[in-house]
Amino acid sequence: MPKALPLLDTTEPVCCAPLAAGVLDAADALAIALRLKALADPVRVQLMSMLLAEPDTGICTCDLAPAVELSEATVSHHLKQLREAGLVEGTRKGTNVYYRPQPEALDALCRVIDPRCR
Amino acid sequence: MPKALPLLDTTEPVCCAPLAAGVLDAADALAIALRLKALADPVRVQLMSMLLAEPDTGICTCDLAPAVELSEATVSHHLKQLREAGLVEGTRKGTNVYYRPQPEALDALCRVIDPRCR
DNA sequence: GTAATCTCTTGACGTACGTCGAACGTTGCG
DNA sequence: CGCAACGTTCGACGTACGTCAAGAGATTAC
Repeated sequence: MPKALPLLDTTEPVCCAPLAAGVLDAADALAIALRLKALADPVRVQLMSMLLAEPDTGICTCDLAPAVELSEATVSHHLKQLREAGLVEGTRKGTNVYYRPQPEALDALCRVIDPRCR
Repeated sequence: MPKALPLLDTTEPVCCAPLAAGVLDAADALAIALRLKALADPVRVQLMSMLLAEPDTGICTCDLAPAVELSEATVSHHLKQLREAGLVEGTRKGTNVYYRPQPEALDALCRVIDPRCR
C-alpha cells in the first residue's frame, strides 16, 4: 500500500456499503482493508479468540504472552494493532492492563464482508 | 509469520470452529489468518467488489487493471492471491481469463469471524 | 523514596509484501 | 507459420511487518 499513508481513524466500527452492494471506491476499500489487516495475523486471530472467551473480565498482557509463546513486547505490539482497529479495548487495573474484545467492531467488519449482505 | 512457511491449501473455504466458539489453536488461527490476509489489501477488496457485481460473466484482467489504475502484472499478482485463497476463480475464454467471485469462500470466512457465531 | 511488577516504546534485524518493466506462454487470426 | 493480444512469471526495488532485547513509564507495596 505505498500510495497514501493511512492516517485514518480505524477505531470506530467500519461503516460503508457492503462488498457485495456494488463497486467500492478506493477510500471504502482502504477502510475495510485496514481493519482486515489488523486481524490478518495468526497471533492476533488467536488473541482475539482468547479475548472473546473472556469478554467481561478481559485478559492482561502478562497472561496472553505465555499463551501464544511470544515475548510481552511482541504481544503488546499485536494488541496495539487490534486496539487501533477498534477490535479490543484495554483498561488498567493496578499495574495490569486488561484487554476486552469489542464484538461490535468485529460484527461490523463481518457485515461489510458478507456476500449475502447488500 | 516467520515461523512455518505456509504450505497449506487455502483454496477450500475455511472450515474450523468460529472465533467466538473458544480458544483457537495455532493451526486454525493460521488457516483463518491466511484467508484474511488474502483480502486485507485495498486493491484486492476493490477487485472483489467489482467481481461480486458481475458474478456470472466475470471480468478479465485487462478490464480490471485500468479500473484500479494498476499495471496488468500487479493485478495478476493480486488475482493470484485471491485465487490461492479460493475467493475467486479464473476461466479462460479465448485469450482472456474471466475471473468470477466464489461467494461460498467469502461466506465461510465471514461465519468464522462472526462474533455471534459459535 | 525505593523496589518490584507490569506494560509500552524504541531500535534493530530479517522477512514478506506491493509495484513495475521486461520476458515468457498461450491463444486466436490472417 | 507469423503476428498480435492477453495473461502470467521473473527480477528488482522500496516499504511494511513480526520479532526480540533493552530501556522507559506507570502503579503498587514496603
